[in-house]
Amino acid sequence: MSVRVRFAPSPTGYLHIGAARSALFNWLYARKTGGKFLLRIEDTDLQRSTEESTRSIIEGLEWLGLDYDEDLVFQSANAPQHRAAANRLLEEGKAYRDFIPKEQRDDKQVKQTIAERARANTMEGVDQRSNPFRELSKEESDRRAAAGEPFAIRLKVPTHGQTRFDDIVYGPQERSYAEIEDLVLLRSDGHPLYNLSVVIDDISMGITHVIRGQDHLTNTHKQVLLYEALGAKVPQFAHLPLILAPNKGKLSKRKHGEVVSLTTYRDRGFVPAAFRNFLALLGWSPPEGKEILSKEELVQYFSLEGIGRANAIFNFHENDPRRWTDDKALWMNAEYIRTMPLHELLPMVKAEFRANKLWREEYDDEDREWFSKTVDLIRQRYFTLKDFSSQGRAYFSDDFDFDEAAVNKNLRKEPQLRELLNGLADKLETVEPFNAETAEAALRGFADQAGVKAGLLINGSRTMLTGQAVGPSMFEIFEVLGRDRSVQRLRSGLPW
RNA sequence: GUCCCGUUCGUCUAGCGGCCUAGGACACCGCCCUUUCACGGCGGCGACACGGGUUCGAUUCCCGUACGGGACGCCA
Repeated sequence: MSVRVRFAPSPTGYLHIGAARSALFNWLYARKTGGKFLLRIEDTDLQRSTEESTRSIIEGLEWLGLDYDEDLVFQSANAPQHRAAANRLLEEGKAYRDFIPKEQRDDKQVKQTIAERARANTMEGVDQRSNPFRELSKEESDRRAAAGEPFAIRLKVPTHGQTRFDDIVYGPQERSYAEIEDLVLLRSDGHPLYNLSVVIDDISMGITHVIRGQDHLTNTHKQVLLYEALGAKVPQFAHLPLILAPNKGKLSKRKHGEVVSLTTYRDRGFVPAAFRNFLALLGWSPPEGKEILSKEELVQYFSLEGIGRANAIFNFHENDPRRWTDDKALWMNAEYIRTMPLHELLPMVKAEFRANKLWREEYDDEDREWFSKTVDLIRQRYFTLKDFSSQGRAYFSDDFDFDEAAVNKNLRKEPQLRELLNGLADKLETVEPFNAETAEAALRGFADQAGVKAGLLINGSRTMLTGQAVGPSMFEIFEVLGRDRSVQRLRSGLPW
């Protein structure tokens, strides 16, 4: 049977990097096995689901290069089938009506309240099978329902036995029924609940492998119970280790902000292939130990067996703009920027320039070669695409800032530099042709004549022409900026 | 509280009983290259949580302890 996997996010916010990694692993597995990668939006929580989230999830997947097969499925559209399944289980006596009125919960601290109640229950030794309606006669149950009394439908979990499944990552898993509550399938307002919906949809979509976060490990037992009650084939499961914050806690929007959102990486200048590569290495490692892997190589080497079991810490430094996200992610992005085929990088730089009003149509036309050469020259030391429009600004616009420290270091400390640079400008005007070699010869010759070290002029020029103390070879800069701009900037005398 | 999962350099990880004086990558430090900063090259720092077994031999297998994580809803 051919592999069918799915990514099933709930559209209640941006695409979390943990979810993005789940999507990636599912996608890789599908592509590796020649199976199908399906996308299902779990929008059954009408209160929290938004169209905007759905859109951002789809955009995020697209950005990562994860294309899905077949039609997008909206879980909410399947509610009738979910209800029908619950009713069928009710008919078959595998589920029962629970007439206990719905508890009102304060949304604020649900998690804590629930954990506390669970603790109290175990301490008092409350039996999971103690629901008084569990053994209510069919006649009585039907009568009360017919009378209009509200009820939820719960799965009647057997008293004795255990669920078991073999997790591809974590191995054999077993859980006693005694530890599983009679989970609610249908709310008293007729709304189907998560575990039911997931199982019904996975069955109807023909899912063969469920690859998802380890936080679902306990849900899986409940779902196995449902597959069995429904008489359906249980799929294979592969649970993924979690991605944790630097403090080893769960990565969350509330606590960690935008650094956990996939869109942040797009918006802050990540190359999709780099981020995808980084994400793939979080919890999985390729057999050969090679770390820079193209999409094709990832597909080629990927295997569920290569997934580790320990949670990974995603390191970021909240208050450090230079290292705002994981060091390795940043390094990988820089690696991609400086080594990827130039023709693939150029459109990304173009988009970045467009967004910053630095783009000129000539770059696509008569200045195409110049643009390409310049990007190639400066990309060597950039970490993100943002650097092209910030640090790289002076290469494309006359309106750029001078770095104060650079001015102090390379210009201010030598009083006669202003005169020297003017002299250098004069000299450069006579150079023919004007390129890196001739500019170098001219500068060195001029330094000799003036009896100063070439380095003085090189560093001074760099700061005059780019506003910075660091950058590519000065002679390359002369060539790329051209004679006119070089000369003009050398003479533009800022106040030092 | 109960159940489940995990624990190799600061971080991501390799390791599936002897190849391990534990390998790689990022970060950090040094040297070389370079009159800038990077890149690159070379080198350095740096880990098997702890205690018991099993074995001729444990990072690898078993048990326990500690620590960390996850789950426990008429949320998903």
